[in-house]
Amino acid sequence: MSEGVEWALHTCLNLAWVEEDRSVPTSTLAAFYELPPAYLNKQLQALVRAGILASTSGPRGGFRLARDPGKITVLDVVAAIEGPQEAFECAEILRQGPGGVPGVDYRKICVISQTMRQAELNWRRELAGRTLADLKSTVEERFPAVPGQTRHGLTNTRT
Amino acid sequence: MSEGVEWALHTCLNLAWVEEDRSVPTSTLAAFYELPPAYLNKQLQALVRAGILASTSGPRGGFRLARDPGKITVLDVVAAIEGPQEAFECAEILRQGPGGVPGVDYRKICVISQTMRQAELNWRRELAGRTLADLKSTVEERFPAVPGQTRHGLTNTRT
DNA sequence: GCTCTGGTACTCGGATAACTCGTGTCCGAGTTCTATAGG
DNA sequence: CCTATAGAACTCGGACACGAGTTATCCGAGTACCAGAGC
Repeated sequence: MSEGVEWALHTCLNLAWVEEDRSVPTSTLAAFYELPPAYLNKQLQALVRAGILASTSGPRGGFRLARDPGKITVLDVVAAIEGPQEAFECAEILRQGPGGVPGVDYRKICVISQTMRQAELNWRRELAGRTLADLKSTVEERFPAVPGQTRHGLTNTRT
Repeated sequence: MSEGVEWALHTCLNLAWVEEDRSVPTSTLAAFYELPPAYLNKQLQALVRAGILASTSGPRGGFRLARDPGKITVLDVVAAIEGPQEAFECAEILRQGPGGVPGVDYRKICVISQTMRQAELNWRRELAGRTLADLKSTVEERFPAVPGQTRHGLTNTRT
């Protein structure tokens, strides 16, 4: 899995702590974790295309969450970076086998495909059940200092 | 995820239907699904290194299951091909952040890492709960003709 | 007829290329702010 | 003093290189079988 997923998740969570109308530029977001700014920008573009973030050009521009943190799931962010296709892509090799029939959808018949699909479905279901708001409240409970530090680090117009 | 996983799973399941002492060469296994023989051989080597398959050189040689199908889980096969590392590899970018402390293991502290790890753990747990014997019996129940076809296709010394 | 031996054919195993995709970077399009000149 | 305007600075967005991992292939090492010669 791409490491951009980790960057995207942390960045979205950080954005959940700044004022809703305020945008944060890529340079600031990247400096927060010492990430390569241009590449992080590329990842954030994908989040914009997925409708998770909204972007603004020009001075005072940057990125902000496109909707309420409670309406953004972890799966949304992962799918935006990794793409919609599932990890185990069944190539239906059974079709080439002895009992292969052209008209059959082996993704639904094949027991192996079913097993892998079911496991991945549960994985997605778990990630779809966790929203940014959940992560936010959990962190605030365990590390009360983090929200203030984050907001300060992202809104301070820096050197 | 590598498509070699699909090949390995189908091949292992097929090997579960041939007599236990009989070995099947790569050429026969590859011809069964019209796969590239040399590349399939490479994947099977990984299964041998993982202790899932056993190999024999020379005439009448080939591959066979190294242990009982009930003792081989789907996760074993997946891990043998994909490697032991997990999909979401936490790079601990929090360490580079404002509140970063060198001695802390952020893989255990970070809420995002915990979430991703938990989801993936469930995924592994599900795959670890399915053995080749389970798949075998399910297929035999739904498609009674498959075992005979498979055994015949793999044990027939052909052109 | 039995046994030993050399050869042959067959199979795995690792070393070797081609290619796709993830990683990283750069410059242009668009927007806002500001300073200045004019009324 | 107020306003319009031209310039400049800042930011996103997509286009352009680089490298690692996957995909694919080939040839050598090792082994079992077989044929033939000797006893």
